[in-house]
Amino acid sequence: MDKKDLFNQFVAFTTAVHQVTHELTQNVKIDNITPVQYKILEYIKVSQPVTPTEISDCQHMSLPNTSRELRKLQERKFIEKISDTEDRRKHYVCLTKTGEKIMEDAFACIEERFQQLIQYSSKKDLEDIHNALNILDEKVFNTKS
Amino acid sequence: MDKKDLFNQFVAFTTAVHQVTHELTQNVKIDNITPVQYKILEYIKVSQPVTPTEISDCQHMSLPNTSRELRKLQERKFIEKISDTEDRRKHYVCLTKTGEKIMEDAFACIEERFQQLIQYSSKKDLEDIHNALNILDEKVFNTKS
DNA sequence: TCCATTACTTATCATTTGATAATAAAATAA
DNA sequence: TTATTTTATTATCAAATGATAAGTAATGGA
Repeated sequence: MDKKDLFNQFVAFTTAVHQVTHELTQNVKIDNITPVQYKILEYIKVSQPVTPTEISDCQHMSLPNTSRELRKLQERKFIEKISDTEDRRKHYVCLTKTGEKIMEDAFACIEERFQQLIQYSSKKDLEDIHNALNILDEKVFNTKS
Repeated sequence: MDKKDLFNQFVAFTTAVHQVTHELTQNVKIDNITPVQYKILEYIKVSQPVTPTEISDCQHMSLPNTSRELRKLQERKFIEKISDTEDRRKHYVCLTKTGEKIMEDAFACIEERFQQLIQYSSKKDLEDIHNALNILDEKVFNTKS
């Protein structure tokens, strides 16, 4: 296994992943929500409660810009902020009922397309996919260094 | 293998892929180039020659906006356009010597970080990664429907 | 107590990106 | 030939995003 070849394969693979991700998410259409705002909601959905600082770090955006987008999302009642009782500088961000609803719809929409993608896969195929995901996750993509 | 579980695993996996992709590319710093322009150059690099229409389709941007960014890249002598001798409406976009140079540097930088990522992988690990990439590519990400 | 640090916010400005209308030139179909 | 379609461009405007300065409030250490 030549490491150079593996790199080329890796590049082609990540390109394909980005392509498929785009296809799966492209028909998720939340009214008047920007891509950055959607990304933030998605992150909150899977990681809540989170602080603005955590969002800022994970989404690679400055804290002031994060704060601005969170304010917009809060104004639209998609999220709410609760201050920490221990450290009152900290705020915990959560989805509201409305926010949960739209994100569940969004995920349902994505899952539907995903299920289409694997609709003709055999039981063995699904096992193979599962194992392959595990291997890559463990050996390449989740090496918390 | 529950398909719902597989979806959840898939979501976590694609998130990790995006995260790692970001880490690998973040220190590629080409002077005064915007993210969109970099994406275009990357696409040209691996697919040249390409037409503006193809770039427009693959990068999910309108033809006018594609044209604008290509003009900027051409002004900076990173790309050049050659019109088709058969169909003179068509233009083929290629990297110039300068363009090739900066993209080779960019890829070298990414590859260096990738090699760090797998530096402690055994021969068997590399084989496993290679096989896993193949399986996912074949069974999930390259189902040209 | 005083000072430095942390978490977050507000405000502002520049740049990037997206959307759309209008145009031109070449190819193709009627 | 004329009309239609395709490919690409230019121009313009709006919106999204990024960068930075300044400020507030709470915390924690000296």
